[in-house]
Amino acid sequence: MVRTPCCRAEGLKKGAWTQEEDQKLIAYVQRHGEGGWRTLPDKAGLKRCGKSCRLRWANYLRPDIKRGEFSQEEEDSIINLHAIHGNKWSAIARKLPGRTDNEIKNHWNTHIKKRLVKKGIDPLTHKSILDGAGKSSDHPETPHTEKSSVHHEEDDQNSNNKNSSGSSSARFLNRVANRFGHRINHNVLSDIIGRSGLLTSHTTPTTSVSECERSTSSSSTPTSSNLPMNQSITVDATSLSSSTFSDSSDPFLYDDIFGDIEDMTRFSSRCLSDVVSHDDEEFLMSDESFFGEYFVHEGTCNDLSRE
DNA sequence: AATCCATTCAACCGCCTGGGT
DNA sequence: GACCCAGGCGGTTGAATGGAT
Repeated sequence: MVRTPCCRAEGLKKGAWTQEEDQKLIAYVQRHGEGGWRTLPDKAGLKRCGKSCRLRWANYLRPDIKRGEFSQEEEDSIINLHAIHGNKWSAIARKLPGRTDNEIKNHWNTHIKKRLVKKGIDPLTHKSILDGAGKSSDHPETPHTEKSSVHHEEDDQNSNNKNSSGSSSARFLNRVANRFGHRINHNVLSDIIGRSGLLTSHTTPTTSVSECERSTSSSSTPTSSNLPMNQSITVDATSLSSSTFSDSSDPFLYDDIFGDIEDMTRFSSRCLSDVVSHDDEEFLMSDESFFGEYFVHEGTCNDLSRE
């Protein structure tokens, strides 16, 4: 297929936007709303590519954009979210109101990444660089492992980001449990979390899969018989202070998480890569239903574990 | 003051995806 | 299913800026 150019190349201005151009764009969008970017430049009297207009609006002119320094909380969130999403800047941006994907991406590349490296954490894997060489072979092509950096950082005087990636990973896995717990073969989930380094010895409050089921599921009403308390998965819950399972105010809660099949795919390939065959992964990627089915069948765990 | 170098970030580019036909 | 289009996305670029020499 021949790709049509996004805009006519001739006569279009490039480079920095002038105030006048900004005014025109703002005025137009305020009057007509967002959208129709391809025709917008002509209508708004701008000699710019529609794409350029959209970007200018989305990254700079939108009224809800928060400018200025990133707060510590925002940085922590970015690190956490990066551990989950990887370089999916738009996904990360959706969780940070007022921040654009471009801004977050730039901030990551110019600040956070360097800071992590300084701390001895691989910004790609969120693992300690020191022992990363040996362990990274576990998942060579899965950069965003669930392995927490927490444990490697504990002696770090700069432990501001303690729990960051690990906690988000825990949160993420807890969400899995939350959503699928009643269908999940518990042993498999325990195994995954264990492998991911998320089983912790923290004495901080912990939350179990069965707990989460009790607290969040209303319609499916799984019972503790599905996941006996004595088998409950202990997940680092220090990160869950603001978002326990029952906390429906958690902006990260599963409404969006598992609306995003991509996350599931990433999750499956990352966490299950060592217990799931390639075919299984393909299977996992096709849709949500299989995901449950994959776990549900009792005894599946033994079949899948190839160790 | 002049030059060099590193850093930052707005903007661009090319590709991908989803929806409509 | 094939095609087309609009919008979205992530990676990259390059101008602007600031610090070091």
